[in-house]
Amino acid sequence: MTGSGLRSGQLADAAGVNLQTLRYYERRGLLTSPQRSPGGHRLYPSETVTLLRVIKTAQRLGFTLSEVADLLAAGRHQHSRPDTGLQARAKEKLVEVEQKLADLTVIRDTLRAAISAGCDDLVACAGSSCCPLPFAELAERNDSAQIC
Amino acid sequence: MTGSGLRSGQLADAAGVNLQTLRYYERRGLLTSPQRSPGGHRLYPSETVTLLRVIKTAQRLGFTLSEVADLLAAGRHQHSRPDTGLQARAKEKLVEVEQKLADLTVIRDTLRAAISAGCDDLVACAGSSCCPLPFAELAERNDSAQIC
DNA sequence: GATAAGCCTGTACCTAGGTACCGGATGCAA
DNA sequence: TTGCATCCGGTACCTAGGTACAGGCTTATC
Repeated sequence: MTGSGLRSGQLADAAGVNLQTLRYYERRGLLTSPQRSPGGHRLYPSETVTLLRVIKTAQRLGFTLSEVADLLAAGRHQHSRPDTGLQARAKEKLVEVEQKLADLTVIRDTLRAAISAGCDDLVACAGSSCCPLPFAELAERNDSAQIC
Repeated sequence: MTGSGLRSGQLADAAGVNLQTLRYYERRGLLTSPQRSPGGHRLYPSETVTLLRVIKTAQRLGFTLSEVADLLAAGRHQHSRPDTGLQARAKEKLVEVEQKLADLTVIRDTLRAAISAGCDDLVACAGSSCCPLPFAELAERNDSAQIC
């Protein structure tokens, strides 16, 4: 009988993740500890494949693993305080993403300006006053100016 | 006379960076080893303040420290093969930034769709077929789908 | 029952860009 | 010359998200 669950290697293959990643997610609280065989090997229910796809999707949407863990926990025990659900988190994340888009747009425009101005040496540019590169400041909001 | 150069703490203050960061940049090849006092303390020329501002600017434009180091090196010994100058690098970086903008735009639109569809539980959404979240795939170009 | 494949835990390592701490040496002013 | 601020090198630590390896056990197949 092979109906008793997926072994970790099978799950990893099915979900397209590394075997070590499964144990890492378990440590991080994204996967609950699964049943074990008499000898101690993990046996996952087959829904775990879906769960892993959910995790990867949320990651691609910009959620960190901690945030994904929270979202999954919020879904599991349906306290569902309205400020912890997916709706609220997605709205917050949308604001972050829009901010990053704005930052990157400034960066894109600056790069374009440097290219059309013909800048070819950073140090020389910093010395001349006709260079479009913003050596003084560039979008120093709060301190979240990292591009990535 | 205080005209003999900046001590590391003075430079760090003037440029707004951590003292440790200076030594880190030296290790990374962004700053050349400065002169030393008889006792071994670093003495920086005052242009180094400008250089640090150049580095920070390039970073904000999305260049990694390795790339900044290359750009500075390319500027220093003017081999200036046309494929290593700022022009060429800026064009490459522009392509990267534009790609990131495209990715983030897809992500933003997906988040908006999830919000207006009223999604409130990731696992439930993955089960229903009417959810706009892309559990199957999302912009899996090459593998550069990380948001950040 | 032997043997290979798979899985176990624990720990170390990776990238990127720093930051922090330690014990000891220097620099500078009173 | 004493005393304190500063700086030195070396090493460890941090976030984020994993990946790799070692040494030993389990499971499955012949």
